[in-house]
Amino acid sequence: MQRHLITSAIPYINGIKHLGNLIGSQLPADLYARYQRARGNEVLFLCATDEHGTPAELAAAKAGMPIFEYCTEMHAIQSKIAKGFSLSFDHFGRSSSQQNHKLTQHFAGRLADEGLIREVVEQQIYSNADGRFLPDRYIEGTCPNCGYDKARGDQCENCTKQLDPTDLMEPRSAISGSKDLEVRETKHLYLRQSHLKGELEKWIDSKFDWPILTTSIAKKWLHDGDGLKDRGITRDLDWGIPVRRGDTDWQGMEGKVFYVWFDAPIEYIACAGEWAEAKGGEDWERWWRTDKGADDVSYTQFMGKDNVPFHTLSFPATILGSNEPWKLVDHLKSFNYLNYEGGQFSTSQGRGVFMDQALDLLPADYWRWWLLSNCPETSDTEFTWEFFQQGVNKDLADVLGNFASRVTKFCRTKFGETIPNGGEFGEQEEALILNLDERLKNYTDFMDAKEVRKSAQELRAIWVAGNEYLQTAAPWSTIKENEAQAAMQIRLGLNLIALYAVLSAPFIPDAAAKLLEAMQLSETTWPTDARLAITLLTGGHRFTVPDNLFTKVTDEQREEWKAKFSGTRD
RNA sequence: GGCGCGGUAGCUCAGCUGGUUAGAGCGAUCGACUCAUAAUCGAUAGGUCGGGAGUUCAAGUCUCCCCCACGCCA
Repeated sequence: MQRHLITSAIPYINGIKHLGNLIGSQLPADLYARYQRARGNEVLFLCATDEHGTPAELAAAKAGMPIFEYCTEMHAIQSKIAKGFSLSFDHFGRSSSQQNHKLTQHFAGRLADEGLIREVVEQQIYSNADGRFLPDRYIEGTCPNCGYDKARGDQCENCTKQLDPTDLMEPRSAISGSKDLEVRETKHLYLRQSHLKGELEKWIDSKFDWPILTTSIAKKWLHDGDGLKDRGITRDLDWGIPVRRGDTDWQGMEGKVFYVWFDAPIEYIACAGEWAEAKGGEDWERWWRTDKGADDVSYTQFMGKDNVPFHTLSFPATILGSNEPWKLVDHLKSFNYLNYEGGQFSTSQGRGVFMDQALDLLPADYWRWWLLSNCPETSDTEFTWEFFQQGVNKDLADVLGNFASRVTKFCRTKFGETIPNGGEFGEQEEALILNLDERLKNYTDFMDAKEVRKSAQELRAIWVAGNEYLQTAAPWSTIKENEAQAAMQIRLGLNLIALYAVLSAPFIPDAAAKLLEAMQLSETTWPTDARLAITLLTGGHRFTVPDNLFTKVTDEQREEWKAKFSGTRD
């Protein structure tokens, strides 16, 4: 039995994510986790909320809530929505957990012991009115280049010029609007990633089976300019993991916290600890420590392309630098962006469809199928309501749903709700078996390779094969002259429904469960032999006719939704 | 401006280490069937594989230049 550790990029806490975020990591990760479980492998599938940093603080302030309370509430909301999409996390953790505090401080201590931390004194803008240091992007002022009066300290959105906060004319705090700002000296810790460049490069070069997107982004950062830059891993904030060197205080770093991008990936590990605590009695180190049983674990990370640098360089630098036997990622699957009706999805601008809204419109399986079968695997792809309607109606309602419907209803009418006996396989059935055997192999190969779109294509082809068979076998004709043959044909059709339920479960788990229930099957195994799979249910087995599996998206709905989501979310 | 990823049938995309008449799904057209959610199945559709040059017996598939879209960074 194989062991698979699977993590999805952890979503930021300050709000509900949109469909682009969903397909960029959580959904494909769930597909893979469900598939590996179905194959009988041992799986630990982890995700969490990324809770630290200034945006969370500001969102909490806007909501008028204490930060921890705010995060707790948002975590509960995201958790509920994840369940709504049938995301099968073994644990949905929080980067603010005690486990992550401890581990993050541990890693920082180890890195310091290895001589990979240096202290840097730098100049930062301090706002007296806000009583805090301000990150560059939270300083606003007039752009010295174009005169735009809402330029940010890192960049002017109007003329796109890159700025330094001190370049701004009449700078003010973006939080309070106060102009009572001053430049102060402050000390920070830098991770000397540059020392690990060779080791990182060697490691990345050994990953010939990663997507081009992944390695090209990693290499770009490795060789950009003077090469991999050292990175500040601390911030002057209240909300975060206090800077400590393992179990001890860090001289001169009092009141500072680790940078969110330092502690967030460590949460992948900490989350396993949270899982063990929640489960009770589980040993999480056998998933993460190669000296404690994780040697045979295959670790796959899923993420959008914007996260690739942190997962190929920053986080591995933390792990390699610690000089401890932590598991490094084996497979890193990255995704491009999903666009929305000709533009981008945008959390900050509220553009597109958000996860909670999507579930208000249709059950999760519709979204899962369309998003996965059209996922931005090799390039950006586009969500439009027309594409969506066309895709789910054709694939789910017409090809799969209608198949289940025509087979079960025909049988009920002619033979009753019991699988009929009689008849033997002939040429058509043998041809179908050959076809299915080949497609089964393709499907599992694609799933193993995490080829999402191709897997979906192959699965759909398997659904089509059923309709194709039925059309040529035509039990509605054969029954007029040879009832036994018709019985055999429809028995085969009913078996196909059961087969489809098992194969489709990773993509559309809820519909698959309904099909299994209708076929009155409680236990399933992954099919590897088509002949066995389509002779599983024998004469005399009871079944029920399921309600229509998928109702179609009507033109009226499409137009209504298109109009409803044309603006922005408040 | 630098870098990255792409530019293949109306649309969305497959085409690995170069090799028979360039493929799939959707849409469209025509036909078949009537069990089924007016669903299904079959056939057809002729796209100078962004443009140009080169390497080769042979190039969407390699090299160079250019154009276009998108993204990242400065």
